[in-house]
Parts: sequence; structure tokens; C-alpha cells
Amino acid sequence: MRFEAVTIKDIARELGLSTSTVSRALRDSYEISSDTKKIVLECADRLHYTPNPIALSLKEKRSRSIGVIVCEIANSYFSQIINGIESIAYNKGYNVIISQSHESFEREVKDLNYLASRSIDGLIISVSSETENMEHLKKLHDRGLPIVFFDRVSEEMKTHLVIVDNFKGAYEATAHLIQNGYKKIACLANSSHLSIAKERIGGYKQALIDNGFSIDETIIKYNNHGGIERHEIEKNMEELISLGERPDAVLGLSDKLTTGALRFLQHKGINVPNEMGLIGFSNSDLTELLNPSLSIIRQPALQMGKTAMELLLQLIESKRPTTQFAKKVLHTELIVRNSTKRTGSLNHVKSITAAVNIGCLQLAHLLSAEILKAVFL
Amino acid sequence: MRFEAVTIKDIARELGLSTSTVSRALRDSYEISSDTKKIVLECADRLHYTPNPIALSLKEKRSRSIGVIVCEIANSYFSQIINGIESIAYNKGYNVIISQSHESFEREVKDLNYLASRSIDGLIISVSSETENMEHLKKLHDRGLPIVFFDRVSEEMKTHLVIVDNFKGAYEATAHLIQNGYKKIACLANSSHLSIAKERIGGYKQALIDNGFSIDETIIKYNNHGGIERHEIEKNMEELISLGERPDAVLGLSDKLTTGALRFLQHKGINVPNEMGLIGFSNSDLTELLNPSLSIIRQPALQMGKTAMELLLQLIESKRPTTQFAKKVLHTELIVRNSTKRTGSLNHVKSITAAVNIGCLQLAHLLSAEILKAVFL
DNA sequence: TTGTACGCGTTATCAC
DNA sequence: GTGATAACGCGTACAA
Repeated sequence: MRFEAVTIKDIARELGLSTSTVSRALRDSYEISSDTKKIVLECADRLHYTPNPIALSLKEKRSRSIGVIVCEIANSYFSQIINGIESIAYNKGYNVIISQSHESFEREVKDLNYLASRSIDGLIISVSSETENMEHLKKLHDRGLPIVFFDRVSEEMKTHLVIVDNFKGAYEATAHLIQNGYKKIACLANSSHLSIAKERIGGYKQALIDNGFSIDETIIKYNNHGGIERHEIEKNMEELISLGERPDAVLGLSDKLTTGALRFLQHKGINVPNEMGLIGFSNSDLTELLNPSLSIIRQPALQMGKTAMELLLQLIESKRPTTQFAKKVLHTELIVRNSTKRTGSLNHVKSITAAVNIGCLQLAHLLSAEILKAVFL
Repeated sequence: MRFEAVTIKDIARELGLSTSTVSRALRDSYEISSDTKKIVLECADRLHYTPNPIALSLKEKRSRSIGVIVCEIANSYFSQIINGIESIAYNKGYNVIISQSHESFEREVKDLNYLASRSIDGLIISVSSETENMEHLKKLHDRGLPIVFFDRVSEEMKTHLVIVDNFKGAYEATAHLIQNGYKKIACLANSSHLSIAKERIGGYKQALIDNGFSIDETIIKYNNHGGIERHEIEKNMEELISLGERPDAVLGLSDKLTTGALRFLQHKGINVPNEMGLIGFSNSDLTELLNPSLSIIRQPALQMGKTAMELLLQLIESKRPTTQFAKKVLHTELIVRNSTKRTGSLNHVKSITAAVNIGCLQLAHLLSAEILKAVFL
């Protein structure tokens, strides 16, 4: 705004002092008599003086604002991360400027240049699905812009990283599917070059191997746009269910992919968890309420945001160039619900039909009553 | 950053020109010869010159950034709104600084002061659940800060508003419940002093009246913190289901309230839509996939964000003080799904039990087969 | 203890 | 057609 902002000059004029005296009094400098300080403070208060952060920025060559680039804020995982970032930034008097790449490399580069031109003091970023080349980030980083990566990181650049144990998260989820009797587990992945995809697929494969399963690359489906366009997921799922021997479970490697898979299966009338088990990475509040309730791998998003911001502050406020870089690895949580629990209902239905066909109505009834109770009571 | 930023001065030194010449050349002023322009532009390009927005802000007394205050970004409705705001802001070279009130008045005031001290050029706000007093906003508005309200607005202040037809949205939803045979429709509302609550409750009541129902204030439950703490919704829902004559449907007046009601009902094992119908305002992508799929009133959130930003730009960029204020009213969309469609299954279950009890197994089977088909095939 | 002068990057205004 | 200077708001080295 700066509509009719009161400046240090106004106070000086009002009090017949020089601007420097006022400035020093306001900053509680030792060279100013307590008498003068008192009058100045009183006057500043009376006039509703607030320092102009822009003038300060110009002088200090820092803007006290940081940039955040994520693919999408309308995504629980990222909005929770941003909450974490903001909670720390707010306390330290930093501004957070949020940009969305919408999974587009071009947009990411634009956003970055925009933020850079806005004189941000630092950057927190999870790269877009399309980002393979890190030159745009490297260039700014080399010129001294502090950067912290989270989620989708690049080890190419020497800086702090905040991630979760993606390998373990995917491993546990896959092992869980196997324990529940699923035999052919497909994987709905993001771009193959993303760090998270690599690590998660690693965990998925290892779990298969450790349980004596073979790895079938044809049932690992990559979504190069992260499923931001719905038909990408649909196409991949369609291919999976069209296979001769259809997979009986799916592991989704991101929020969008997991719920996208469920959407597809529901539309197709494919029963989850009986015809197809489903588990995936997700941070949505609603997974518990879905049909069926989704088994998920949850990430500590709020904490990730906080950690990233704290690391960035270290970089920004350190006097000498940082040489030791942290790689914070937080833990995922496996939450088991109904989307991975075969109820056998489908087999029941088949049994009932069979019973009716051979005239055993009493058996048919018994089977029916059991399932009806389970479902409706 | 401003790590080693190239300035107009660097170009001037490099070319042996004055800073003013360079400045004018860059701004394509008519007083500069095209030759000089060419050299300057070339040099600026070579040195990767980018203008320093902070210096510009200081000079122009505008920051080219606007503030947005919402209660929560981890909420589909608000993140979609923000998307809309950003899409316009981005094109116009404006920064968007997002703050969250978390439904707290105190936090809202703090956020506002913070944004004001950061010299925002304008503000877009949906007030918190607790906000009854508008003084904090009025003060800044009177001092010349352009403000646009959306969603939860105040008519006390003379400025642009962006809302939806809340009355109609609630009216249609309530009428829909009535048409589907629900007889006692409760309402889960936010703070009674919020504009959206008033309008939506108005629509709800009118629909009841128009259909010959009486209004029962005891089944209108207010959530003064907007359901941000889960137990608030739980307490209210608990009271509703404990009534002698329990309501058979619920209308949720916000995203959080609607999904919160579903969560409660699921936990209690109360069947939706048979024992309790459910419909509500929501913009979540996942409502379609919930158990049961939710009937909702959807708001054109993206469009609302765009409209709000466009109106704000008008205020910011208009030469003379604005006196005509717009009140944009967009339309909601009623999406009917399963949470308001009684299937009668529960009655079926009871009938089957009865049939078994009197020994009519064949009837029991027929009823069972029908419902099993509906559910599992 | 207080005041003067300068610089941060940019542009508008004047002078040449 | 180009250059010098002042100004935006602030902090600080230096002068008094």
C-alpha cells in the first residue's frame, strides 16, 4: 500500500530532530540518550509509524521473502508442506511466495526466473514431473541463491535435502499386499527420472524379490505428467486391466495416482479390494472415507515443510558459505484399511449363484445372510 | 537474492554511458537513438540484466504484490480459489502472498498487519469464522488499501464482493433432499454471523417452508470454529442423533462440515443414505469416490479467484477513487450422487431376516440375490 | 549525544 | 540525443 505511510522523516520533522537520530532511537542504539529515545518512540507510536520493508530490502540487499515451487497446491501433500514452511517462516518474519509448476518444466523455469527477479532470499522446491535438467537451478545456486530440495530432489547439486524413506515406504506397502495374498502387483509410477519414483520403485522391486516374486516391467506404468491430466492414468490403468493375466493389486506412487486408480476402478466397476487391491502414497484427509477406505503410505508433510524451512534459514543466515549439507530422511507411516483386505465377498456371490443353480436354497440363504450382515450392519 | 545482481550501473560503466541513458534505452524511450538502444539492449542481454523490483517498488510506492487471507489452504475450495487468483496475478506481474487465519480472529489481525507492513498493493480476503468485528479491515481500507472480499464477506464495507448464490445453492440441496423423501433435515452450519452461513441457512429454511415443512431451530447446529477441530462437528452430530426423533438427513454448509459429518456417520455405523441422507457444499475432487459418493453443491472456485483478482486489479490500477462497487454472484452447481439416494437395502435386510424367521427361504434368497447383485456386480 | 552525507537501484526532471 | 542530479526510506560511517 504505502498510501500515506509515515516515515522516519515525518517523525524527525515533528520532533525537530534529524532522521538519523530518529533511526537510531528506534533501533535502540546506545548512542542515543534515553530521553530522546522516549520521545521518539512515543511519537512513532502516535503517528503509527511502521518501517518500510522495501526500503530496508533495498539497503540490506535481502527481501526477507523466500520462494516455494511445487507442482500444485490443490493437493493435500503439498498444502500440508506449505503449512509447515509457513509456520516457521512466519515466526522468523519471512514472507513465503508460492508458485506452481503444474508439472511443466517450462512453467517451472518461468516461475524460477520470476521469483529470482523478485529478489527472493532463498528457494524451497520440489521439481516438476518433466524436470530432468537442473541447469536453471544450478545457475542460480552457483550465483549464490540458497536452495533446499524436498520430495523430488536432485543429488546433482550440493545443498540440503528433505525427503522420506521412499524405498522403505514402498517396500512395506508392497510387502503388505503380498501378505494379504495378492499375487500380481502392478505399480502406477510418476516420471521415471524423478528421485521419488526411482526410490519407490526400488522398494517395490526389492519387496517382490524378497518374497520370491519375479519383476515384470510391463506392469510398472509411468505417468510422465504425474497424472495431472486424468486420461494419463486412465490409459495406463486400461492397459493394466487389459493384460492377459490381469494384475490383482496396484501400488500408487503419489496422491494423484492412488486416487486416480481408485477412480478408474470404480468407474469400471472393478471391485476393490476383491478384484483388485489398492494401496498408495497419499496425504489426503479423506482416504479413510473412500469406498473402500484406502490403505495408504502417509508422509509427515507438515514436519517436512518445517524442516525444509529451518534448513533454508540456516543457509540464508549463515555468515560463511555452507559446505556441510544435510540430507534429512523422515519416516513414512503405513496405514492399513480396507482397500487391501480381501473380504471374499465376490467368491461368496459366486457360491450363492452356484447354490441356487443346484437348488440348495438353504445354503444360498446362509451365505447371503452372512455377507449382508457384513455389508449393511 | 541480489547476490551479484547486474544493475543499470554495470551496463552504463561497461558501455561508457550514463545510467539515465541506459535506463531510457531499456524503457525504449523515444529520446534515445536506435543505435544506442541496440548496444544497450545487447549489453543488458549479455550481462543477464534484470531490473530490481525492490528499487522500483521504493520509487513507485507500490510493491506489485497482493495479499490473500483464507482460513486454510489445505482445503480444496480455497486452494482452487488461490489457483484462480494466481493465474491472473501471474500474468499481470503481481506476487501473491498467502496467509492463513486458521479460523482465528487474532491470527487474522496479525496476518493483516503483517501483510500491511509488507506493503501489499491490495488484499483479497475471506474472513475467519471468529471474525465479527471489521475494524481492522476498515482501518486499512480507509487509509486506502484496496480490498476485495470473497466467500465470507462483509457488506459493512464499500468494496467489491465475489460470492455465489448461497441462498439458491442451499435451497436446491434442501429441496433435493425433500424430493428424495427425507422428512427431517438437519443443518450443520458454520458460525452464525458469517455471511455464507446466514445466506445458506436462509435458503435451507425457505426450501423447508415452500415444501410445507416446519423449521426446527434445534436441528440447526452451529460450528463456531468452522469444524477446524474435529470434535466440534462430532459433538454437534452426536446431539443430532441423540434426539428423540432423529433427523433423517443432514445438509453441510461447508467442505469441512460435510466431510466431517460423513466421517462421524461412518464411525457410528449409521448408513448413508438409508438411515441418514447427506448433502453439502464441497469442492473436493474426491467426493465422487467417497462411501457413499457424496451429493454436493459445488462452487466455481477457480472462477471466483479469477474474478476477485480482476476486481482487485481494477481497484489498484484505477486512477481515481472507485465509487461503484461490484457484487459478483456466481452460480453453484448441484451434483447428485448416492448419499441422497435411499436404496432401501436396509429394509431389504430386515425383510430377509423376517422371511427367514417365518421359514420362507425362497423369498429370502430372492431378496438377497437382488441386493447382492446391486452391490457387488 | 546528535547531525551530515552517502548509498542501495531506479526513473523523472532538468540541463546541455 | 545524452548526461547530471534528485528523490524514494532507511541505516550508518563519519563529523561535530
